[in-house]
Amino acid sequence: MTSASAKRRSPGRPAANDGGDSAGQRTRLLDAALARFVRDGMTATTARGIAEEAGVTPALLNYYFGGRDALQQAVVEERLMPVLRHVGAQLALAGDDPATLIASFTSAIGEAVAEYPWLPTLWLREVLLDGGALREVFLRHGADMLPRALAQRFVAAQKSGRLNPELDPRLLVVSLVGLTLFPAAAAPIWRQVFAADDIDMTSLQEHTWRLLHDGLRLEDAE
Amino acid sequence: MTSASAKRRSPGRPAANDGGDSAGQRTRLLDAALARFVRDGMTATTARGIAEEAGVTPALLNYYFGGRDALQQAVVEERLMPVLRHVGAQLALAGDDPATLIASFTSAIGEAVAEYPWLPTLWLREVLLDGGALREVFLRHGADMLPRALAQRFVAAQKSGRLNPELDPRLLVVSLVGLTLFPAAAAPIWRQVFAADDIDMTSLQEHTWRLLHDGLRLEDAE
DNA sequence: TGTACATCAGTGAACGCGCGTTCACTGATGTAC
DNA sequence: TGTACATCAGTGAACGCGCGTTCACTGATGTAC
Repeated sequence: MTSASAKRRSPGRPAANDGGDSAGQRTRLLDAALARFVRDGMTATTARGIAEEAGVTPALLNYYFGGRDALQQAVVEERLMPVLRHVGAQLALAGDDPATLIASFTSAIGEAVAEYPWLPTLWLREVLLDGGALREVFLRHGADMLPRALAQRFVAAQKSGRLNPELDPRLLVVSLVGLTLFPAAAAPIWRQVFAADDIDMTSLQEHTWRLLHDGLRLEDAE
Repeated sequence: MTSASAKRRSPGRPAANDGGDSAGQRTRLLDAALARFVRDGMTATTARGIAEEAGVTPALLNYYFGGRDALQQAVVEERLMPVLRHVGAQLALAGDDPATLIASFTSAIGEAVAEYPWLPTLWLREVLLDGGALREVFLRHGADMLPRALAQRFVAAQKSGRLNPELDPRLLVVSLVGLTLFPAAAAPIWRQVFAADDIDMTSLQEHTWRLLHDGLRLEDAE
């Protein structure tokens, strides 16, 4: 009976002093939904599962949000979008120098992942992968702020000779995402495959920076 | 009535000359399941949806495979694993030279993706992402053949001075996947974001090779 | 070459189950007098 | 300071629906004589 989820609520309106969950059931439901979305994918997550995760009746989900779809929308608006806007704002602050810009991007992603560990998985599954539930949302409210803004500044950097002109600036954005968000999302499996408990996110960032900066340094470079 | 899926089968055993689908309903079900798995994810795909995709009664799925789970297993065994084994074999054939090895890897992935466009999406969603349905299968039957084999040869290449010794060989495998499979899986969205119909998979491969080989070539390189 | 029959390749209707949602209700809380 | 009552924060049982699976069946095919 010590567990918070094990206590069965008595019928009727709960007493005001109900164990300090004054943060509200709405917040609890949002967090529970996010957790399940990350674990099982948005399409595969059931309303009853979210309610169970939150330790709450499925009816409460409809009481606060009106339905499963509306809850999903609220998670996007109140959990995902703020993080995107924050990363976009950090990027906008970075200078025009490509070295600073790329460092800003990787560290902004790194900080976001450290604070919101659910970000890379949700991002890959629901935005980037075919059939993702958030693709439309991103195309409307994130594409200008992040990938297109980055690519444009790479173009400028190439014009002023500060960035390898042989690289496609658009594909460079894709490469950067593949070297930052993707490894973060896949961390559990590569840690397991390589028994790599010694590698933390900082050494991952350093590795990535060295690879980007120096390349592979193959012996027989032409 | 020209569409193959629109014709309604008459009851009883079908005539032998039934429109050239002698390839068999089993194969048709495997293909339909794979298509839905890629589109919606394995967990979110219903048996009835697979049957609909195949233009067949849901009961047939149980007739041939015994159940939805067994069909899923058959898709993995008869569709996914052969591709993995093929890529693994190509990699085993490549020499020890890291330039050749990495070129073999990227071209093996490129060819596999060209022949089996469903590969990157299925791979990312079901193997690499947290909660993927195929993670266990891969850890048992693919991890030695592919990522661990690659990492070991990078270690050897670094010992003989043919590869940048500052790169973590295990993370280099992760980086390579992030630069090949990930961009392939995300192709639909970055094509749309950048209106990049001009970029085909060949130019993607060239971009990636240049990035790996030369790095970013920033002006203020130390 | 006929014919009887076992087998084979499915179908269609029905099953129990978990899903998302609704609705009448409960009992604590806030407010008016 | 009491008291009556509206409101608020939920609950529990029930709804129709789509799910995966089962099972009796159908009619073409293959085989034995």
